Amino acid sequence: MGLRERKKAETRAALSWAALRLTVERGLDNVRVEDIAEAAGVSPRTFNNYFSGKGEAIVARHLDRCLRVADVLREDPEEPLWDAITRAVLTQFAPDAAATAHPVADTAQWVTGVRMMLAEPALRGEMLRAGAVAEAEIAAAVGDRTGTAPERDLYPHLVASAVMAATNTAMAHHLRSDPPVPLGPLLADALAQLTAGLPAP
Amino acid sequence: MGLRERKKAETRAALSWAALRLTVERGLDNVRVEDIAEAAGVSPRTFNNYFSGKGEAIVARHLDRCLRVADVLREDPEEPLWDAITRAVLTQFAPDAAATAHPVADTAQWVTGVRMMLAEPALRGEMLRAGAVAEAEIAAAVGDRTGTAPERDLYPHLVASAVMAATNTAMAHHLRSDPPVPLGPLLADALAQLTAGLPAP
DNA sequence: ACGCAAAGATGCGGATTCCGCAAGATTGAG
DNA sequence: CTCAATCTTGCGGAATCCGCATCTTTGCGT
Repeated sequence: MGLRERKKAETRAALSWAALRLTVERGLDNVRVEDIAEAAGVSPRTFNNYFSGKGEAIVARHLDRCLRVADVLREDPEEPLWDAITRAVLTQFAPDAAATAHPVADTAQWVTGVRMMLAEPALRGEMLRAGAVAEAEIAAAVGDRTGTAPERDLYPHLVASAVMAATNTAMAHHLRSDPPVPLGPLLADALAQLTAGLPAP
Repeated sequence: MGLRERKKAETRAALSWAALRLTVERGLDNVRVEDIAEAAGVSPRTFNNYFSGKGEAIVARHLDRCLRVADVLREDPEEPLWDAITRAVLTQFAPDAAATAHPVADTAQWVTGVRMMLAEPALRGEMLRAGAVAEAEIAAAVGDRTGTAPERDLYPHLVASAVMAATNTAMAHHLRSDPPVPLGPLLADALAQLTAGLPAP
């Protein structure tokens, strides 16, 4: 990767991280595009060369994680489908390696801010939209594994959307819970129930 | 219901229908709030008293249908959970009673327009957000039936999000297919596979 | 090492959207 | 019949998003 692409990736990362941090700190309505651009060290106009709006910038990291799930699903075609799915999801969402790169001073305050952020309807929509984009990739990967065609068969899309639904539900429960329930077991539990057919308890 | 509430409901319906029709006909970017308001016979400012934006108006009917699924789920607590769910979803989405109220001249062109509309990322997000709003209601209804608490248990949210995922997937497949596959069987199939645990084919 | 073509960053201006506020009109209850 | 609550509307401002023109930076061939 040349200097050009690296700088572009850095700018994108700086913008999305700044957007996320400022939104968690102040709330969506108290962050202007101008603020995000300033925090990332670029002009406001440049922000719109990378993202169409605040929302897209904020969920960019979530989108990346979801897309990497599809990548992991393409790695070992021999592994049973749901084993691979569980492994892929846990890898991307459980330890949250991304958070390690941006340590947060006050964890409690951060969690509160994230809750506020996801209470915003616009952000929820943006988040789900990102999941839908990734869903197409996941469906393609599932199609490759199972010999089904996403254009013709319902199965791969159904699996992909169910996986994203389970992931979203587990994350929502993680954020709702107090004291917080670890995300990893929640994700594993949700996917296990899904493969068991969601029988009435 | 008094005159006041009826007129309000009528204005809301007129606005959402106008928003949907104009968007399907011209594409999202070629419809301004002003146009929608004019088609509904109110001032542009009034539009914003009902909806926060074009997207919310357009998906208002979808949201209503999803919310009615939750209502149906509260009707007969004796029926097995998944039977009730399947019945509720098919009732609201299969025959599309809402479309009967607004007959479309050129069906083929309408379908094309709807495809274009849902290709718009912003609309996809809005649609999913509406589904998420309804999800809370559905989760509550499932919680009542199964004796689980949405605040404490993963199960009701998991079922609700899985149902919405299956519904969305079936609708997407219906719109993708050519010649069109009837929506009813697709919905039934998707929900059946979900209860079967999505085994690899 | 040099210079050129491609790609990105920036500033400006316009169109649009969304919301708060205040005034006028309509409805429903007493 | 009267009045308070509610709804509608116009105005104005803040913010967003995008096209266009210009300037700077990067990558590559010579």
